[in-house]
Amino acid sequence: MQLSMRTDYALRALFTLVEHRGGPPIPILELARRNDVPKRFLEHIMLDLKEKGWVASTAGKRGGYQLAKNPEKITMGEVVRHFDGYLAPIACVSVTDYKRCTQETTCRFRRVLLTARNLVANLMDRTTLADVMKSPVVSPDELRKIQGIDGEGI
Amino acid sequence: MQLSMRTDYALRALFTLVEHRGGPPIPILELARRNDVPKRFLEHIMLDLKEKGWVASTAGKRGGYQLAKNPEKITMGEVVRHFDGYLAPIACVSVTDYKRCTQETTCRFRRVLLTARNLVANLMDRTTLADVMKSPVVSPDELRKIQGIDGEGI
DNA sequence: CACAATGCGACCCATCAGGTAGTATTACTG
DNA sequence: CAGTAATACTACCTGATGGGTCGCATTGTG
Repeated sequence: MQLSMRTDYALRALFTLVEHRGGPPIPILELARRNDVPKRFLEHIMLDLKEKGWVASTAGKRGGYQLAKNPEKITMGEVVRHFDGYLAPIACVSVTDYKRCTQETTCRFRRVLLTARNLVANLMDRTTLADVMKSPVVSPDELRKIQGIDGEGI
Repeated sequence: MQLSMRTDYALRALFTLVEHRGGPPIPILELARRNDVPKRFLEHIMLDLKEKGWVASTAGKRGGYQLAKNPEKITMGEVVRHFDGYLAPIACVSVTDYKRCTQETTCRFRRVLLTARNLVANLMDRTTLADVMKSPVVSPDELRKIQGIDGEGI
């Protein structure tokens, strides 16, 4: 489930729009600057988000982008799937974009990958943009703690 | 955590070796045929596995590959990390191969990605090749069931 | 009309996964 | 000791894809 830059950038922009919901349209240039995304590249991504109905654009002076859908109605899973295809670690255990594999009848590790897929999918499909918006930012040393835990015993 | 083909192939070969542990060496050709992997490509992968100390090779006639380490001492996490770098969906929440991101102080969705990383990492780091070997193969309609569940409510 | 924004197709470029080839080396076997 | 079946190793090829840029058309506002 490695996120592509596209997905990363899309999420950055989306959350900026979620944050400024109700306000005036935000131009791409602003979105790009704020989120450290190449403007030209972001154009394509925004277009994509628009087609999906997640954002709306207004052209011309004072134009820009706005969120077009209730952030409680957009899940992380949907966004990631739209850009990256699926959440599963391998296509043969994907539910939404399943692809058959020749080894299925004998493959041993397919089960653990399926489990991984389920863990991630359940999380991502339950989590809406609104949920994410409410959750606190990861603190600088939070990772260090995990590093410690992971090191021992697990 | 999209698995690369390399990792997939490596796992296929590894589990064949786990299965035939204690027996005579299995030549690459055999490993390739059995697991539907291009032989020439598998060579590279086996070499890599050997460097890692997971398998041992014997050259010459009647040669081939054997598992070189107790399958209870090799985790899925190790294997995947070796080939794909990290288990996290994004480098800024990777524990083993962390890379800084400019947006960390403000990024909203970093937390949910960290959660996903933890779910997957905990699973993969606890699961050894021996564990996987013991688990039953995924049945044909198991996925369909999940499809049903995922469709409703989640 | 000028200006400020998006829309959009075309294109570029580096990287990498996947795969191929050739030759050297090793070791068993008759 | 020759033959042969295997790995060892280095180098290379190729197509897809991801990331990113460009130019120009279009739309809307003051």
